[in-house]
Amino acid sequence: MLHRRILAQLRGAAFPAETWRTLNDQLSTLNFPKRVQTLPGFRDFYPDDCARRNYILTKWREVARRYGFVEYDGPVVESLALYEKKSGGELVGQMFTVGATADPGVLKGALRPEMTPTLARMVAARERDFKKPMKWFCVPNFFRHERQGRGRLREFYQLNCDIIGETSSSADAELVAVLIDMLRGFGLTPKDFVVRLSSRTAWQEFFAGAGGKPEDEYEFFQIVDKAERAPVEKTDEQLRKFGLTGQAVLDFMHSKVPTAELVPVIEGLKSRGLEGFVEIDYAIVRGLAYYTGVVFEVFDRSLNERALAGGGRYDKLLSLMSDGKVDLAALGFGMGDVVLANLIDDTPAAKAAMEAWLKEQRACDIYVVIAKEERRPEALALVQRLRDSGQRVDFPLTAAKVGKQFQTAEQLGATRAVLVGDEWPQVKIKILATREETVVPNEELGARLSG
RNA sequence: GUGGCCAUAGCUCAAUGGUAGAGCUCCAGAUUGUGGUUCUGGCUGUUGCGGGUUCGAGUCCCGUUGGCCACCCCA
Repeated sequence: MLHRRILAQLRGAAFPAETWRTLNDQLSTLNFPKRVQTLPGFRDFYPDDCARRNYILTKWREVARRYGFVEYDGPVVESLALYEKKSGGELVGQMFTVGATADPGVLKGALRPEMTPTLARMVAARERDFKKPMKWFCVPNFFRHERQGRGRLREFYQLNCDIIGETSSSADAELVAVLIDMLRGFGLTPKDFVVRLSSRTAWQEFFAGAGGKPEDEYEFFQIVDKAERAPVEKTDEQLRKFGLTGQAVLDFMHSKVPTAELVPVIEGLKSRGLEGFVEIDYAIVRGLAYYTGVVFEVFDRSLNERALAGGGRYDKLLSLMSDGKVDLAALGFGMGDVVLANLIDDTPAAKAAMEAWLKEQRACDIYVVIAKEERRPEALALVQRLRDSGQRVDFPLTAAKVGKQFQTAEQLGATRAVLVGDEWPQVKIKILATREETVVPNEELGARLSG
């Protein structure tokens, strides 16, 4: 800033070019604060942004607790090996690695790109301490070195809800129910989003029924995952070696008949009155290898956004990741803050609900106006008393005109002002919305304002 | 990773190749104890960065960084 100002002032002066260059060089060697922006895909949270973020995180926690989920968390930096164990290959290239500058040759850490490995480790270590089923959630920030775009950043928050140690499909229904209520909590309706329910088991049976071998399953799933967008001929080509046609896959994909595995899940949602939020859609396969049963993704109805959330059952993963130490059935989902925030912004009712919540978060309830500067000590004592009683209170740090002080009170969102001045030991309480004033002894203030 | 569009004051945006502007915000006033309106005044720019063409570049050309959109990917 200073650099800019100096240059701007000097700009008009008629220096010879030589002098100008010297000056510029000297200025640039001084350590003026340069304008440094956030790295691509990272965000600053100014108070308004932070309030919006907290709205989402607070709601997530609120609804999760309503469903009996308990919050856990782990370290932001984990051993790189922990993540290599699960996925390996390309995903490792999309991680932010971390190492001490004093020991630059050894890069062993990574900023967490997901929660499942941490969760698996924690569960494996102390599984016996927790009654099953475990219903755990967390709201971590994740880091992924991908190209950013709408709905995707390099640091984001993601709600993770998992149920561990329950094989019954009632757990699947419970998980989908909390997912639905999570979005309902933001004022979103069946008009705004849909949970597309599918089943890995169904595709496994489809594949096996056509004579496919279990070891080819993953490749088959990858083809199915792309089949909806790819031309039928290409899918035909890819499926030929399995003796399947693209059309057969598409036919099954678009059949809306729930399999035996999905029927009880739908029933569980019906009993809760939530069936209007789900659709059977076998186009959902999920790219990951580890899903084993029910899988689902959530989309906005307008299809403007990428998926809001996704998850499913992964009964074998914990065993895999703990080298067989724990063998617990599990299921879970993740929901990111970026896409959700976009959808809230684009949905008037949801946006209004957020605005109402934000208004409650105002910085100040009561503004103490110091009308006579000589009364500042008394005003400070009063401010302290009100703050001790739990009120959000602010006041002018330096002398200011009364009109100015009321304007500030207004801008801070205060609902009431307390004027300290000539009337002392009485003070005036003013309801800012109605401009109604009452004079009360200052000792009675606490009682008068607590309502 | 590929292709297209874009980058000017804190914000939103102007400026036929010829002296960089407006609105909003912010700050200060309108005779000294009452707020949203109004009026007046003030601050604010290495036109993202680096090179090139030109007498002269915010404007044209090349590079680079960043952003948006569509593919790719998406734990």
